[in-house]
Amino acid sequence: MTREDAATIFERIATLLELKGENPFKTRAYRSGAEIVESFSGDIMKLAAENQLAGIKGLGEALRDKLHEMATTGRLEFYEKLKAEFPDTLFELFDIQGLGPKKVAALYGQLGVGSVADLKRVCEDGTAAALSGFGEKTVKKILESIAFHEQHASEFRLDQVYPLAQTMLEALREHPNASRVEVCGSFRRGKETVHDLDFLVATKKPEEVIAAFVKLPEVVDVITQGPTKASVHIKDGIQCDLRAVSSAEFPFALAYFTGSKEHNVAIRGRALQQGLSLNEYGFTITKEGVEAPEVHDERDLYRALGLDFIEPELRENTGEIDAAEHGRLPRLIELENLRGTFHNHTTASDGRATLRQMAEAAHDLGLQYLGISDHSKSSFQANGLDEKRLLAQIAEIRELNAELDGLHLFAGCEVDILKDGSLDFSDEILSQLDYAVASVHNVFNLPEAEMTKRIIRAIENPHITMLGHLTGRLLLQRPAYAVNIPAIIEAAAANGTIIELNCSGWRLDMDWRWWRMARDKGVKCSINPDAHSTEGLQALIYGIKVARKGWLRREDVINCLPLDEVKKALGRKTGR
DNA sequence: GCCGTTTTCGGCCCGACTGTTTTCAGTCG
Repeated sequence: MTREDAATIFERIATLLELKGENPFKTRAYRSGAEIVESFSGDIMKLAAENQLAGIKGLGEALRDKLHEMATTGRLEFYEKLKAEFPDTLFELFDIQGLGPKKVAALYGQLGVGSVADLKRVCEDGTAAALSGFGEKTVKKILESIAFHEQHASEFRLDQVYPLAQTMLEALREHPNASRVEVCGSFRRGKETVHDLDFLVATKKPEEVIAAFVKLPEVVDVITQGPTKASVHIKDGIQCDLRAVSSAEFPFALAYFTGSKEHNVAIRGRALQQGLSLNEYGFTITKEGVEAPEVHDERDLYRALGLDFIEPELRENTGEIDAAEHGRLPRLIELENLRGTFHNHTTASDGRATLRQMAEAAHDLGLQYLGISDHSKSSFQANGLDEKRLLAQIAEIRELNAELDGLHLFAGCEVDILKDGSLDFSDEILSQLDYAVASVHNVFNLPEAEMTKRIIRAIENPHITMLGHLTGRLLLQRPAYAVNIPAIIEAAAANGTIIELNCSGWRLDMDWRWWRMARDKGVKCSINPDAHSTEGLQALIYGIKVARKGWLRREDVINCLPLDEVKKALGRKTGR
């Protein structure tokens, strides 16, 4: 059993105990136990198996014993019994906005609702509205949330599939009969969510590669397996397809299956004008006197159509073909261009790693600087810092900087934008920081005009260096709040306020569809992982994908600047 | 269930908002 499995079990125990109305502090103990297990530095399952867990704060005797049982037997009797009292599908209900343990308990206990399908039925036939504590509005909200989930059924966040895709890609590339392998589709285009993973392989022996593919350790079940194509499910029900083609077909198939559909349609139209018909296998001549171009890779394919190479992230038919024709494609940012990053949390608020651990992790990643920005006091749930604790942290950062070699820490904060657009800290406090990120963390349901005004007020504050996660969306979970994005971009441009590209896999906010506009207005971007642990820094990969998709170049992103220049950039607005 | 003792229980996470109530429970950040 892996630590992730054990953490999930603790988390689920907490949920089930909550449902049963157990002491809330007991459920909290399980929930915090899950966090500890997940973020422990060291092989916690090995220590658990050897009964070596004593002394870890938050893991008392009961949780240690349960971890020992899981580590040695691979299961937990206590959990199995608890779980058997409820249907497996009950956990789905907690994904619905507005449903917590009490409401789920009422639905299950009084109406036998054990799944989202049941929930939909009792909301539609009026029985749910009759329950005490439920009414017309609650039912309406639940149905809206169900519709949102249905709309995104079988979609997955980029960060959910990315590590799996990389592992499977590497495994396929090692196959002796696979000469070229890529993941195509929306994954390759860097979309924030994907439906499935489309692998493509160039091979002379397709059946052998396909046989190896369906036997990869990630594969849970095989849907179809033929001579040139196979489909499988991996964990969480993610579907993966593999198509095998010849080396000659590979560039055509790669372009075809990368899409987007709109991009392909435009490209095929362009080919036709030149007397060439294009499909996933190659060019066919449709006009006399035209010669078939020689194509070994995608670059050749675009060249044959009189175009510069179009990076996969740009293939959305939003102007990239015209730009490629006129040599006006941007040189896109790359991961290697990043020198540092801002917006990261520590144990001072709701992070799981200490200041020093975060600094060391950033240094290990090859970064030259790291911005710390813990929550402010209004984010009570996140253990937000008050003025006193913030000032203490600033001092701690200054001290640590004197000691650190090769990494510079910037003292910042993620200050809450309050309902009226005022900030959680005074200007006097904010002026003592190296930078400040301003974010909305509550009152999401303001009308668009009011929300826009609220955020613009924060943007106009001279001490606010950058704006955090602009729309508050949680991908596949919670829609963005109402906000006028062009107006925000205008205000950011007018005030010299940076906009964050929050690269947490849950957010990827501001969305890629707006970055080109922001860039053209002169707004700078900061690619920020919003890391709550040392591993959280890895999210920078997703930020780079989205930045590229937003047509951003290294010169548009402040954290590509070397240390002395980024210091100037942070101080530009205030003269810090 | 954990912690820290004034060693064997009592305290542990606040505040806004919503929708349901008719004074507040439940959810969320």
